[in-house]
Amino acid sequence: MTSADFDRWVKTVWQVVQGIPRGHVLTYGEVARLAGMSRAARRVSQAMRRAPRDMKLPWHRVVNAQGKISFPEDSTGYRRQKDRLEAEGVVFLNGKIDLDRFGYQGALDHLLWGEPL
DNA sequence: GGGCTGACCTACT
DNA sequence: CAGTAGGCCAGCC
Repeated sequence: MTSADFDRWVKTVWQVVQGIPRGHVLTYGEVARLAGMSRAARRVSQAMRRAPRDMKLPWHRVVNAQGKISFPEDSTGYRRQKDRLEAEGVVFLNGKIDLDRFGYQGALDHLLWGEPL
């Protein structure tokens, strides 16, 4: 993968993140896969750091595979991300988001199965 | 080029 | 459920 390829991939990542609906989340690994690089979870964070401010990328809708925020709990980044998610209706239980409920795919499954809360 | 660092992940104890 | 081990790979000395 050349750096030009990577730059292109970064833009794809931005598009994927832009496409996450309000009140739902994707994991870094899922974003990487949807953008076309299944093993590039760690690179997703780099891509988001590069995003221009005026782009208003909903970066807070990306969490790790455990449904947790990947910032230290005492950091301002952690609080900012959690506040924004909760403002969208995402619920934290013991610091964890239930991905079956709020994950993009999980949300679709819920609609199809009509599972109760 | 070599070594280290991550807003990570999976598999396995 | 918690913890560990190994893999991953762009960026920055």
